Amino acid sequence: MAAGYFTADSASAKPPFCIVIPPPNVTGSLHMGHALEHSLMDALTRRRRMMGDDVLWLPGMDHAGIATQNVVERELAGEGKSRHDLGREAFVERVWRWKAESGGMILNQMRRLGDGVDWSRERFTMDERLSRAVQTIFKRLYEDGLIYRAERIINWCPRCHTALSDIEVEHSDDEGELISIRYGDGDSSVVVATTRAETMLGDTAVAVHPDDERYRHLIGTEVVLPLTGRVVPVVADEHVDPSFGTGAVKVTPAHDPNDFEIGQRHQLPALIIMDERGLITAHGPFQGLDRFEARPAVVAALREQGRIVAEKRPYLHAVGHCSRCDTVVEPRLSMQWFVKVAPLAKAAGDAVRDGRTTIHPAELAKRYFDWVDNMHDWCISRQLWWGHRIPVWYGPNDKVVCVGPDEEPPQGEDWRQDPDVLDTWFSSALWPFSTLGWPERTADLDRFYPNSVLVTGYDILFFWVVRMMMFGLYAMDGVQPFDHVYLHGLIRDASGKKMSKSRNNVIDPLSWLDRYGADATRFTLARGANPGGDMALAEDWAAGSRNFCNKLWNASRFALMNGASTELPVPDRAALTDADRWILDRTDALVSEVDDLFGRYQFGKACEALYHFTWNEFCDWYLELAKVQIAAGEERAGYTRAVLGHVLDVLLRLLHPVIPFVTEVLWTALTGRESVVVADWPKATGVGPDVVAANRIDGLQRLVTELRRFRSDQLLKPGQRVPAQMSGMDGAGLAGLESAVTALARLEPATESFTSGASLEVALPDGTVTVEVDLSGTVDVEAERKRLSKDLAAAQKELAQTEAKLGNPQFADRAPADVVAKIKARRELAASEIARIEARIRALAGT
RNA sequence: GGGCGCAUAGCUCAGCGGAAGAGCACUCGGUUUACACCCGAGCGGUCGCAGGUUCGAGUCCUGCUGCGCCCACCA
Repeated sequence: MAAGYFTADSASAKPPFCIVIPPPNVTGSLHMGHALEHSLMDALTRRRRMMGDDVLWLPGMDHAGIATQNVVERELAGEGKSRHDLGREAFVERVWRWKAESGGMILNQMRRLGDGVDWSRERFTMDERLSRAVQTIFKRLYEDGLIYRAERIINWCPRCHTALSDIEVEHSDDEGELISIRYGDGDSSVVVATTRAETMLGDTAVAVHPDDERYRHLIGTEVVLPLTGRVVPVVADEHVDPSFGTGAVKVTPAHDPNDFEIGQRHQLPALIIMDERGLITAHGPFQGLDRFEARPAVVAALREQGRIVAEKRPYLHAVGHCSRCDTVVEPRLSMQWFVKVAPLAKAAGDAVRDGRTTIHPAELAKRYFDWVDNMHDWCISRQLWWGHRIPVWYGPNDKVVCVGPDEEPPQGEDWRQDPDVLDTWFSSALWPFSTLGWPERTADLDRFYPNSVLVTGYDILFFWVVRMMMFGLYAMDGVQPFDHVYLHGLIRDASGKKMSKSRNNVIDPLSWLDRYGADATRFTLARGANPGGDMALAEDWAAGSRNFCNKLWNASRFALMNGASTELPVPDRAALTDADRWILDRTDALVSEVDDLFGRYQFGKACEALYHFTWNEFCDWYLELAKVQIAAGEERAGYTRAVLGHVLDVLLRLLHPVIPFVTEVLWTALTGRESVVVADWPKATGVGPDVVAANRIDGLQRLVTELRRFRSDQLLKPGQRVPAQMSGMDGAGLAGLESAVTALARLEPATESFTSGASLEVALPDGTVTVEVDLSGTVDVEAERKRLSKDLAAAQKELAQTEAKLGNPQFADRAPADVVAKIKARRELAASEIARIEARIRALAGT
């Protein structure tokens, strides 16, 4: 394959088509999800290229903040060092070195998969130009008041030592203990319930609902906390649910988001009792204990004082975990940077609502709306070293200066840059335009924004898609980042379980590439893809696809061996046989169907149609019929070669997006042209099907199948030729097809010494064909009788059903005419079938 | 706790108002010169349960049961 087919041309006059790759982590290697996603993107881009578009499929990678930092820190730990031993600058240097040496394995794996991406435009989120995009949009958002710094309760990972956004927290139902503690004494005491007893060290109030009669008398009073002896007020707050627990809540503003808000409303102090590692800092006996050691210690101390009123164990409740390291997340009061999402999310919702961006499948748009309508502000600062450093400098009085890329950072000893970096998703959100050169107005940006389609899994609809929508619309003055969003499903194992290392059910796509090849792997994945639907993958599927590619290979080889060619003109239809006309019409219908299905992202159905046509129509019937035609003289053979060449040419082009390698080899061999990559996508001729030919081939198929069934029932050897005489072919509309039937049913023309051993009648829609065969007394009467009685029962059932339906006066009144006609035809066929079978049974009885 | 989805052949799924389908698996038979990674013939389903709408319901409505998934600051 010559180079350059996959390089986009920003000066091209062709219509642009652009997909940016969802950037895999630089730490990642190819898993089945990638293989699926890439197969689909490649299919889309290859088809559009064949349709005449100037296609850009842009590859790249994500710097993957926490993930990458973790990998390198682990490496350092192996050397007995921490990142602090190196210092920030040296550590970042080390990460870059790691990337150069071990990062980006996935890029080579993409090459093995055969991705037709434009390598000349490969990007990395930490590229200098993409970093400029990050700084530019940060500055713009800040100046528009959409980025702010505030002290808030955020999700904190005590192991990674960084803030996390909501989506980096995964909830699971964990076992805990709900304990009820008595605060205060006597009439003024109150019982609160908690799962995190240690936080009571930071309590600064008790809250009750204002309308709760039980506690009305306590509102405004004070209560003495056990252990610390601190005195805190009892406040009334609407947020408290009187029906939960005791109806009274301990309030820890520094360590619980709800409590923080209650604290704000009542001007309560926020007492921080834990450090960034999760160790207790409050003075006293618990100081220095880890939060999970402090919890039982606090409970024990309370019990000793007789403060524990009740314990409920186990108590299942949702607990947040760090999505990177699974450590239990700690709500923590700290100063962080936030994006004010409400206005951005509103625009993101509107773009989908008014159809500028279409989500496939449409049902998932509902989830998208749910999400954008309920988004919290986005915490974007991370206490890491690997990532885009926040472009903010603090002056002598901590006066904030925001510096965009156009300005030099302020010099002087009194200025220091914010030490934090941005959430990885911040730069990912810019991907659809930062990769094209934004903020500069490059030719690529003009041409390929908005991107045509985004292909990604529905699991990151919220993580990534929403954010790209928000930032794309914001940065590009209201123009959406993509016209279409195609969401594929998740890959599961054969029993429908999620693939995961811990379950040990992961199928490595690389092993499939080795054993079945890229074509089979890709066809398997494309074949299983329906919009939004998950896919259960099993080894058998890959083997089936491999078999299919092999079938295609053999069929093509056979056609070529027999002189199939695209050089020969396909003759006028008048010169063609019914089989030729039929296969040409079927090919035409296939073109329409497959084109339509691809256009609607119905990859699975498109592959199914291609598979069925190739195997069950082209190979099973047309190739067999073509053998007869090629043996029928030079003229017929020439015409047949032309038809074979044409059908195969179209078929290979249709298959190319999902089976790129094999089709390339076969198509160039067939046509002698340079590459199927730049061949034209087939167009349907629009000529309606030849109904007569279609009916004849359908009749032929029924007749041949019936004869084969007869042979099978009679236990005839498949290779054994049986002398036979046919009559009624014209009446059944099968004029001129005797030789085809003879060949396909392995009959042979009767000789002069022909003696009929058995008579077989086959009812077809237009008449009945009778076949007299000479079995020289080998007919298995019992087998035939058995078969006849089975057929008779089926026909009688059919007759009864159709008559019942037709006998219903309401049916005749209300059903459409074509339905009635169809049912009548079925009734006639069933009736004639019954007559035929009964006659045959009588004949058998006579022998 | 809120939302969404799925229950059709042994398995994975398609069909979404007018004769129950495909692939794989299974059974039987095969040296048929493109292909045993193959060929031919078969077996296999009261379409989760209960109601309802309709001349007609896997297909539309309601309820139930069983599974998924997403979201979630009831301590």
